[in-house]
Amino acid sequence: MPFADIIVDISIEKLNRPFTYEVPDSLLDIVKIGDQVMIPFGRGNSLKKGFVIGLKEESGVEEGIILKKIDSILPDCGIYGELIRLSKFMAEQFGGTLNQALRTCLPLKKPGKIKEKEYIYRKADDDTLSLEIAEANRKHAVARLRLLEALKEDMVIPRDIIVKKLHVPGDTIRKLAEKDIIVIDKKREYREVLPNGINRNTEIVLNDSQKRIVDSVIADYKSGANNVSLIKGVTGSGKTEVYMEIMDAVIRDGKKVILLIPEIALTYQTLIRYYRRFGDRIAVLHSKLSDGERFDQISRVENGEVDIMIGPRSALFTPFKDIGLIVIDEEHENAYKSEQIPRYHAVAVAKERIRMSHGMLILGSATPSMESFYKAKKGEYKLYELNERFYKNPLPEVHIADMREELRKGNVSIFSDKLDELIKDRLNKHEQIMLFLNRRGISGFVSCRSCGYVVKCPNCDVSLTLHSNKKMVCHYCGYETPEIKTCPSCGSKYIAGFKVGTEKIEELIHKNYPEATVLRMDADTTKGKTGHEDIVAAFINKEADILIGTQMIVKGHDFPDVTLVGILAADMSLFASDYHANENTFELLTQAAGRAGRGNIPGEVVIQTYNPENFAIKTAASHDYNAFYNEEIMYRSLMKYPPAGNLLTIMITSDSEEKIERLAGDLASVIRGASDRSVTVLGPVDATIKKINNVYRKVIYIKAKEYETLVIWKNRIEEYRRKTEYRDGSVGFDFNPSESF
DNA sequence: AGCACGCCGACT
DNA sequence: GTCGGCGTGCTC
Repeated sequence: MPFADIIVDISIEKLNRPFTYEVPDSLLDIVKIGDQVMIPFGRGNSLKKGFVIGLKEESGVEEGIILKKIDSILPDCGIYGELIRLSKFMAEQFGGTLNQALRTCLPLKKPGKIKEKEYIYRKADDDTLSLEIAEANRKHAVARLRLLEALKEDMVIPRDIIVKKLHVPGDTIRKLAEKDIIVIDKKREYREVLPNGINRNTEIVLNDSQKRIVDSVIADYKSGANNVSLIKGVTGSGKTEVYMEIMDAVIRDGKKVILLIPEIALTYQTLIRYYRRFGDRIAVLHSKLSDGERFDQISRVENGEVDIMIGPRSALFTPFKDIGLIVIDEEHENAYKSEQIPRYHAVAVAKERIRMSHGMLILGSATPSMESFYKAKKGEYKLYELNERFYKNPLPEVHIADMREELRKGNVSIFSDKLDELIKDRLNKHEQIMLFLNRRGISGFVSCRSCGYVVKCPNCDVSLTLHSNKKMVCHYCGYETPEIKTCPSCGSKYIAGFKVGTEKIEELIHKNYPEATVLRMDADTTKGKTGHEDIVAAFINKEADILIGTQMIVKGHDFPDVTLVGILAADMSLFASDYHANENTFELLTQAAGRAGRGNIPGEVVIQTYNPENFAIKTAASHDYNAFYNEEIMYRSLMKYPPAGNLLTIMITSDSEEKIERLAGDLASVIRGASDRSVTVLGPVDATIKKINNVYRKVIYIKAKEYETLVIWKNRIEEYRRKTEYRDGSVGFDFNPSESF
């Protein structure tokens, strides 16, 4: 391969494209993709660092451009080479350009300011110091005396302590340095983002089922298995302790660990647990870090000061050289799917990273995703279960409140009689209450308040979405029908889009239970760096009786004194118009229910629904994951939805309505014309949001049994686009989307 | 980001 | 005339 594509200094936006270089004879068959090389660059031909991102037989550049030669290969660029290979994998598997993938994997490290702190080191020996002290005494040099006395105690003192606390002028410090009594030295200081002053506690006692998992996974690790394990453990069963024990073994083997946690659960509480066990050998990434803090966390990794990186999905790209283990906690969370190009799923990327570094992957969840459980059942993953809560406290008792019945009884409020009764009871007993408003999928599905009927697409078995043009549309197949005014099932006129906000609920609580104190957690009240944590802390401190909130209150927080959880609109997520609706609902209800009664007092849960017979709701109420899975997998298999099949969404965007009709229509017929029986092509149809910022959006779906078939199709479409007028039409891909478009 | 080219003002 | 200001644009 005599030619190489090389990317120069990635952090510069305009240079974020490959340049072709000639490989000199001396380096032929030596340069590899991912190698770091020196190349002559620019008019001055100054030597610059670059990364080889591809090798090719033909140069492929236009006539007249004279190619330069690679100067040399830099030794062991190790980790960044690995991340470049990972970028290639991501662009290939999830769509988008290599540059977009590189930008994801090698987050442009803005050369952040290196923060330094000055320290005063004592240089003189004890005798000299005593002489100096005596002299300072004689001269009544009080500031100098304070400093010297302090140095008798400590060999090293930070300069700011000396200046601020001991009130020693800079002058005095300088003079002592000149006399060789002290040395002033600068030391790199990392911005503090981890808990501080936490007691270390490495003693963990595992129960038998935990021990069994730990032993088995460690045995796999020792045998170099390079496999995936799925730990299905009910809330409170002690998955974290299992992770920690395995992580510890991997670290003691000299390897590194990445722990992924959904951003929303990445709280101080969580970090403290890991800090107790592993001390400052951990680093953290999350979206609320400043650029400087982020820079320091990555620097610590590069300097080998870290064994464990904890963070959201982007922590997958931590520049560790020798990853032994990746743990993905709450593996079912949608947050693990990126909504930006490349639209990667963390689990797929983690698998590739452990394949490259011969590590292993652990997925953990109380409610595993259909995808993971399916693979575990097929034997692709090793399955472990923790079915008992660690402290053997019972699962909460769940009541289903049929809101159709409430309406019939004349209760038009949003609280069922059962919930009302239990709220009063808990307020009397001074126990805490959480009210969870399920707002997921609030895209205007149409439901009947009288009988619970929901308008669905006759072809696709997803609910129709009410568009502003008064039509109900299926955006899987494009079926549409005028908005209805009466329920086709029971004739009631109480049929409409369902909408309630958290503020509204807070208002109703104040009205119905004037004595109750309320905290509300939603996008409005959690603005700012600590907004979220502040509310959590306040509720834990029992500053309020009731916490109202959306998704964020049921994910990853322990509120030990909550004995009642009310789920106000369990149906909301049920009719989001995509095939994950049941899965998301089951998972949310199970999570929410798991918040009740984790302390010594058993909890109760009220699920309010218009669809009490829905299996996702029923199985969540009976804590029966397997029953849910068995029913849901039948539906997925029937409809060839993931995990039984794979789905590729092709999104076409254009600024002209006339043009998008033509582009999308043509593309769909080209795909249909070239397709065979291995794929099903649906569409084109308008996206859920037909127009964003005056850009029109249409989607085409391709279903296939194998993921790789869809990758081939993605490449074909890319190819077609390059060769034709589609160059100016914009086409994007999403594999097994977590949301509908 | 560098570095060169380029097209205007004040200087030996 | 030309030295140098930094505005613009390109880098295989």
